[in-house]
Amino acid sequence: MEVAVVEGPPPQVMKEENRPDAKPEIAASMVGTALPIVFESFPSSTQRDAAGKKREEQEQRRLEAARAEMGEVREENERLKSTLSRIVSQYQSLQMHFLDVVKVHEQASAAKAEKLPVAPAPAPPPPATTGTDDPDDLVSLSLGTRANSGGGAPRRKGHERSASSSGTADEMTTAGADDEGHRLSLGLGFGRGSGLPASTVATDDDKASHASVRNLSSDSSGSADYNDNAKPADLAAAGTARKSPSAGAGDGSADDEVQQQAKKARVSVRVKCDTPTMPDGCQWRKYGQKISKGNPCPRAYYRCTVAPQCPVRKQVQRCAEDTSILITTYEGAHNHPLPPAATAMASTTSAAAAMLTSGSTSSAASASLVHGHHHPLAAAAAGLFGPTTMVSTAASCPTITLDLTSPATAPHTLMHSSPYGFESKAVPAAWSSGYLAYGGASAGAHPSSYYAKSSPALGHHQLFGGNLSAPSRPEQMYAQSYLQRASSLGLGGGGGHGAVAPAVTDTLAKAITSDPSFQSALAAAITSVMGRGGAAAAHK
DNA sequence: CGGTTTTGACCCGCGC
DNA sequence: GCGCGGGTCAAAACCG
Repeated sequence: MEVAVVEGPPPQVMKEENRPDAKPEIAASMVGTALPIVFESFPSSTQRDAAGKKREEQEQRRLEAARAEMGEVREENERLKSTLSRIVSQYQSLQMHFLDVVKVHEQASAAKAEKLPVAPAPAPPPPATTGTDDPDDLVSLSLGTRANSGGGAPRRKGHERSASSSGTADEMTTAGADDEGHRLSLGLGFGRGSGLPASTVATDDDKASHASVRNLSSDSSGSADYNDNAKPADLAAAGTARKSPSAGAGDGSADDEVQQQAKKARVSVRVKCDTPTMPDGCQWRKYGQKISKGNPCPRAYYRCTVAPQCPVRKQVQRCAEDTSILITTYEGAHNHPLPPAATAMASTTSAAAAMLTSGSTSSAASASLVHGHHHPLAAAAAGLFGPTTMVSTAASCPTITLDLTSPATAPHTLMHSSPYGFESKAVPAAWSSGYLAYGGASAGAHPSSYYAKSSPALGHHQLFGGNLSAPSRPEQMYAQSYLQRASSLGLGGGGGHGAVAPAVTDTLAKAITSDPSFQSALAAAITSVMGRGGAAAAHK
């Protein structure tokens, strides 16, 4: 359906716009051409009379034909209008549905948050803990930029967090030498803080999806526990089921199972990035590092420090096969408002989560999996990631893999398997470049360094800064980016926004034309994200 | 001095 | 039951 929705409007609009103009032109041309002939080609009056009658008859016939044609055009216009209105209404209903779901979910989360804060650590996940029934969900998103370096160096010392003091600055954004490198501004928009729970996307579809989404968005058992307890020890005990099997065992194995499942929901982002970590607009504190098997590159563990008790954690590791690819895996849900830059990624993760949840565990999920899905974002996710993702049940975790690291010219190339053991395909680079803008989380510290770089292949990148000092800007840019793209797609009257490099437009066009679902999904995602952005802005 | 990073140790789940 | 590997802790070091 989405395909029809998105693909339909532009041509329909064109027709509607063109037809009215065409009609008068046709009629005028007929009349205009007919009259001269009448006077120029009839030498005698008698002949002229006879011929005149014929001409009149012919003219009458032509007029009738023209009228008939006009009638047909009108009918077609009406038909197109009705189609368009139907599409619009359908889309609006979907949007409303989505908003309702979001609202309900947020309310539930808020209510839960109010109850939980006081809960003691030892207590197993609260009865209402929604995240406990999450399956092992792993959504992987890959965002490509150009690979500047093959350096696998896990981190730089000290310098990289020089700008972290500037509020939302991410410690990973400011490596001195890396300032020259591209930066992706990604924000995990889970939870009420972001205004857009990834979970909400799919929560209404089915229980399975509900469960998986919940964990991603607002509360997993781990999240709840983390929220409840400020103490690290408690966090450790409550945050992960593994630590205190006995704690949850009181009520039975079911809870344990749920708990274990809950803690595994993740969103993984793969991106070509030469910085130690990917700037996503949040503040992170590193709390551990490990050399994982099968990958010489160490895996770093970060904890969100935007809020003292934020349960969100992320793992950062470079791909063993291509050290320029950074794999960032997010886990948990933010329990605080996110900076604008951090919300940027919300749509991506939401869509991915939606896709994951809607697609359950099918490995072929991709586009077909989500097509026809009820939820707009789910559909969006399907469309967006469909061609570029793989969902598999491998390792007991349904996984969605999206790879945006490939060049724009190769929209659908196969990807190697990731450290997580799931395969992925390449997504049109245009998407990565457009959906996720370049930007530095610590723009305040290094303003210039975050705005300059553009991919050779694409020529232009939108970016949204990550600093709190200019909250509105990233949002605006983000929205702008969408509008621009939308306009380039004929999806909206996006004129007047900054220039989008032709290369981007071309790439987008190619990507879209090559994959209709992509187009439809983009439209859905744009709308959802835009709405969300507004909501986020409202929060400010 | 406060916050962050580093890094070895510890805990736990899982497979054999 | 044991070993392996992943994830986390926490003290020390580091940095602005």
